[in-house]
Amino acid sequence: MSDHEQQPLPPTSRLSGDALPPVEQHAQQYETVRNAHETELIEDYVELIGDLLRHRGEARAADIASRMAVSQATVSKMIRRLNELGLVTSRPYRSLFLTEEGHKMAETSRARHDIVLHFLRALGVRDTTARIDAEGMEHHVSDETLAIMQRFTEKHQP
Amino acid sequence: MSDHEQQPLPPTSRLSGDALPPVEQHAQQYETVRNAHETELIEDYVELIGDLLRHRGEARAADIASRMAVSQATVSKMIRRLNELGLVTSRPYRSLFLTEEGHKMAETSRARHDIVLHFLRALGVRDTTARIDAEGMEHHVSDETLAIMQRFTEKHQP
DNA sequence: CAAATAGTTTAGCCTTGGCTAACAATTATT
DNA sequence: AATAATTGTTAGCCAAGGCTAAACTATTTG
Repeated sequence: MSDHEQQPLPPTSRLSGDALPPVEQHAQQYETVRNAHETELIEDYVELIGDLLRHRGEARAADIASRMAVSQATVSKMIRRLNELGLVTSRPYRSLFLTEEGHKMAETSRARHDIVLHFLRALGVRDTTARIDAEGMEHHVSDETLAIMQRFTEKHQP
Repeated sequence: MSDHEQQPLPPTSRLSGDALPPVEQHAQQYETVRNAHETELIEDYVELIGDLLRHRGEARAADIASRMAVSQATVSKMIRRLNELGLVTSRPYRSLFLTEEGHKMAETSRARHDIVLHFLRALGVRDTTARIDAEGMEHHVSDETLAIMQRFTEKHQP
C-alpha cells in the first residue's frame, strides 16, 4: 500500500518546499516533459535550418553539424528523418529547404525562441547566458507563460 | 565552403529575428542543452525520491512509477543506475534512501525547482501551468538567471 | 494459514541520437 | 586536367530510456 492521497500529511511535510501534487497532476507534469523531449530535437533542427536559410540563403549539412557541434553522420541521419517527416526537402550536395510544414514549424519555433530570449534579457540576464538558457527553456514554456513573458518584455523594454 | 562569419550579412537578415551567433557560441548552446538532458532524468528521480521521503517518510518504486507515469520495470532499471552512481541505497522490497551525495543533489534540485516555480507564479502564471513549466524549465536555467528570478520573486511577492 | 493482491525484479525487445570509419561525390586548387 | 580538400552518405556500434511478459517476494485478507 502506498501513495494514499487521502491521509493527512505528517507534520514534517511543511518544513520546506511545497506539498506533493496529487498523483495524476504530478504524472502529467512528467509526461509533458517527456513529450517535449521527443519533439525538441526535431524543432531545433528545423529552426536552425530556417535561421540558416534566412541569414545565409542556404543551409548545408556541414553548417548544421558545426553549429550543433555534432558529427556530419549524425546530421545526415537526422536529415533523412526530417525528410520522412515531410519537413525538409534535400538533394545530395545541395542546400536543404523547408517544406510548407517545415517552414511553419520553423517560424513557430523561432517566435517562441525570440520571446524567451528577449524576456530573459528584459529580466536583466546577460546576453550570452540568455542565449544558452533560452535554447534549453524554449521547448518547455507553455503558451500561457509565453504570453505573459511577451507582455512583460513589452512593458519593461521600450 | 560555408559559414564564413566574416562576410557581412545579406540585407534580408534584418527582416526578423536576431542575427546568428558565432559558430562556437552557437555550438556551445546546443552542447549545454545536450548535457542538461543527460543529468535531467537522474535529477528528477533523485528529487522525487527526496520529496517522497520528506513528505511520506518512504519512497517506494511503485510510488515513483505512478507519479512519473512510467512502468515499474523502468523504475527498477533506473534505481539500479542510481545505485551504481552512488545516489541511493536500496534493499529489495524496502523503501529507497538517498546517500549523502544523493541528498545533496535532491536539495539542490528542489531548491532550483522551487525558485522557478515561485518565480512563475509571481509572474502571474496559473498554478497548474506553473508546475508543468517549472518541471521542464528547471534543468535549463543557469545560476545567473536563477538568482535574478529569486530577486524578482522576493520583490514581487512579500 | 492459505490464497489473493500488491510490489519488485529480470529478461528481452524497441527507438533515439550520438559516435567512428570507410567510401563516394562534389568543388577548389595548382 | 589532376589532385587535394571538402562535403555527404552508409554501415555498424553504443547507451539511454521506454515497453511487455514472466517470475518471484511480501503483505493483506478470507
